[in-house]
Amino acid sequence: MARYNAKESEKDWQAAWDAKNAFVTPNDFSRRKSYILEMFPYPSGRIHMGHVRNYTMGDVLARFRRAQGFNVLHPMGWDAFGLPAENAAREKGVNPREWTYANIAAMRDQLKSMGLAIDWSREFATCDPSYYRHQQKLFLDFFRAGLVYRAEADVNWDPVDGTVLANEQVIEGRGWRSGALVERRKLAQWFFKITAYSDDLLDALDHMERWPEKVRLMQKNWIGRSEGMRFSFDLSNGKSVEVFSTRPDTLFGASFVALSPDHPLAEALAAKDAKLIAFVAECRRVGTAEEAIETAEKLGYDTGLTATHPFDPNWKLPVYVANFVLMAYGTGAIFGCPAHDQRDLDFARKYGLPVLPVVVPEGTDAKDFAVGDKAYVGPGRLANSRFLDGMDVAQAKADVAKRLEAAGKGTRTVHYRLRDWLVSRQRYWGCPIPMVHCPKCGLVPVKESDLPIKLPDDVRFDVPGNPLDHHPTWKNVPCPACNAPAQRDTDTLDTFVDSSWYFARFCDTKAEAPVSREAADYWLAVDQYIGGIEHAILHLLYARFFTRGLKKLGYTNVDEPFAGLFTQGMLCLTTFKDKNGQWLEPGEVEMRDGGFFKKGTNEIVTVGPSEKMSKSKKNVIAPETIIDIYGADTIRWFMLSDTPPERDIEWTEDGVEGCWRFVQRIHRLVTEAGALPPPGAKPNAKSEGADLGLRRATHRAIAAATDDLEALRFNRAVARIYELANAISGAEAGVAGAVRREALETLVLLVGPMMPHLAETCWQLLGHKTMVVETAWPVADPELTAFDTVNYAVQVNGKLRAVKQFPKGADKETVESTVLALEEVKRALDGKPPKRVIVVPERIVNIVA
RNA sequence: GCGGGCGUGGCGGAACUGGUAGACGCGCUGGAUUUAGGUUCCAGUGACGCAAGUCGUGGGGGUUCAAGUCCCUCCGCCCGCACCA
Repeated sequence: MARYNAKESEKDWQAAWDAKNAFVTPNDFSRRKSYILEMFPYPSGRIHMGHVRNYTMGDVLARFRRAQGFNVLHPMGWDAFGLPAENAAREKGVNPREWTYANIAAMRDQLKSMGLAIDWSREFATCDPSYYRHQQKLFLDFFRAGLVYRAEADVNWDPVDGTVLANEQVIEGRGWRSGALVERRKLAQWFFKITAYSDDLLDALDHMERWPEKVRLMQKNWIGRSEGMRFSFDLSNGKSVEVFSTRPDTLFGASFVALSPDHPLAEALAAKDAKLIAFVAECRRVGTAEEAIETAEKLGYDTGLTATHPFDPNWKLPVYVANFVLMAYGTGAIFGCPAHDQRDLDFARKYGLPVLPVVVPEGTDAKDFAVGDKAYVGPGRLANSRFLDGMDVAQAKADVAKRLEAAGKGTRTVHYRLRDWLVSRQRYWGCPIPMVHCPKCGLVPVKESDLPIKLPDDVRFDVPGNPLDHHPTWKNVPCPACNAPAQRDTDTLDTFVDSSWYFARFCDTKAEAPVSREAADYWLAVDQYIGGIEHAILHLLYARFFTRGLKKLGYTNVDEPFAGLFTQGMLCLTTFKDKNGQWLEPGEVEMRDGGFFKKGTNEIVTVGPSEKMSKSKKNVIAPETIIDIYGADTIRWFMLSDTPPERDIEWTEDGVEGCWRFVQRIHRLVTEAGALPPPGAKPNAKSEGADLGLRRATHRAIAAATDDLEALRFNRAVARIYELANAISGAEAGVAGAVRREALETLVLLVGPMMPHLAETCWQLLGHKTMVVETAWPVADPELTAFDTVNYAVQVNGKLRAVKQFPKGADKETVESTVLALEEVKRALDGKPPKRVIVVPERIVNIVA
């Protein structure tokens, strides 16, 4: 029999599915639904292995749910705005639009070659005016609802990408894309009011059981809620300064007040103090070299001012400007309590300030408690604190709060680390912001009837800066309110806005409104979302915010966009370097005589560690070359096998070969099955012997593989399928044809979501006229998955001595006496009587000697 | 520094609420088929030992009839955040 020709077969089945519109999802709102979504790709031009892994996992789930009878939504689109298109325009002179759509066309073909069960009729790109038109409408809706505002603020400026960035997009002080050190600038920009939902975004995390704990924690830390107090110190110059503290209980341990170098008061003082100007400049210089922060010494400048203790008019504290106080957090000013805060302690030791413990551990006398070079941050009782003495930390906090509030000096507040989402980008290839700046009327929203505000085509990239701003005419428009000459906002929206609601648009891509309420009510939330961990905060937090905004505006009825989230691991591959330390592609390296050489030469190659596939390290394998050689099913199977889906997976040639052999093996099992009864033949309900054995193996495989797929344990489902294949090849020749047919059909159907083309071919070879994609998922017969005999492990003193089979439900006495009579047990007991015999039903017997 | 995760054969990894450690795959060894290579098939494959058996889930200690799994402690690796008051 001929081998399975994956290449031909796969193309044929893809055409056959298309011809039947097999994956076009009807908006039939009466059926039970399942919305499976993978993070949509940026159209860079080629798919990479990460895409293959991501989309394979989603596809398996989509096909599995479909077979189970769900109405499945499994769409695909393109996150198509962004800088690479603009950079390509600058570098190669191409038009960003043409470049993007050409990339989309190429990638669509590549995705289709994977045989994905996607409803392509719902495809869209975020750069389609028919998409961003709705986004502009939503922007205006959000604006009217108070969720969008414009403000001047210190912003993160990426000098390489030439635009501002949101806080989430600054990683270790550098732009997330460019890697350039971010500068601070004061600019008027647009913000989404994500902080309006700080508490809600935080609290909901506790109920999102189907999200990875890790992602929830990262978001929790990012939102960074802390409860404390704001209160004021009166200063010797007649002014006052407000501080924020989570530890007002330690107020009697205070030994200084410190201001951020960026604090307005510090700036005011600096105006009259040359040394302070120099100090502030020094702080800012260190501040930009982010690596230095970790080791940065605590530095302070004594302003000469004093602050009066809120509870003692005679107690004066020195006021410093200190480099470790951040303007961006709290009020930009603190009181320092060295005994109970490490930073304050470091600072106090350096400048010789008092260190007075005011919280001592339970059971310790305050006289015996001293703080060395480690601040005490644990629980305890208040001491050296006048009216607070003897209270625990919580009581003291409450008491201080009550007194400060009563005195009108402070208030309890909750502070968040999360700040509003800055969405203005000084770039061309993004969604234009539908706002007009009128000299008379100020900020005026564009009329909805004028949407979409389209990007102009005739833009120049040969001059630096924002092409929309440079455009000779585009920005000049009459004011929508007064008709006087005015100017459009020339910024575009952060591309993360585009991806913050695309899942809602997929519910009905033809809807006149941005989101069809009826379709959204049916399809949302996404049942299973799959993508990379790199979006743990950025995209996933923005989408959660946006969904709340959509709900507020009445577009949807859900708070959370993604009921289940799965973050897949990355792909890794060995790295190679030549003698000059330059990275080499795997194709440039050959192995011979047990060593690695540059192909065709005797130059020895250095083998590096396996690392995440990346272009810069040249350790990438192009999916299309693998699909070309082995077919899509092989690469799909590889992505699912062995490694749990959340972990990083090592790409190996041997692994792929093994998968390819299994493809052939399944095909062979079917073609060489011999004479089988026709489709529909049922095995004898009272099978026994070898027939029963194979039937049990079949039904156990169904039960186990189904459970594993439900839990996204693809690697285990794969193992179950191998076991079934082994059981089929190992079955005796005499096994009844109907039993063999049942086993083979089951194998094909279980394989179906994972290797869909192979499954269709085999299904046809088994005599079916229908397709696997229209066949229901097999159901395990509980009678056949249960065991009628049980193997007891027999231990003596916890050591395995024998395994003995008993009928299911054998009574303890029988088990015990039979086991004690076993030769192995007698030998191990060596004539001594057992002290105790533990029988765990259906599992184990342990004899204690 | 803080928070989280992980540590099991040569490798990727199984092991449900403590109950036969190593399923399944890769690799490797031997044999059969083949002109040969590949494919395919059969057998084997944690370590030591001829065997009986002993030892084995990062190290040490503990709980238990029984520990990869629970507790304490130490070590190592990975990820996230990072002067957050």
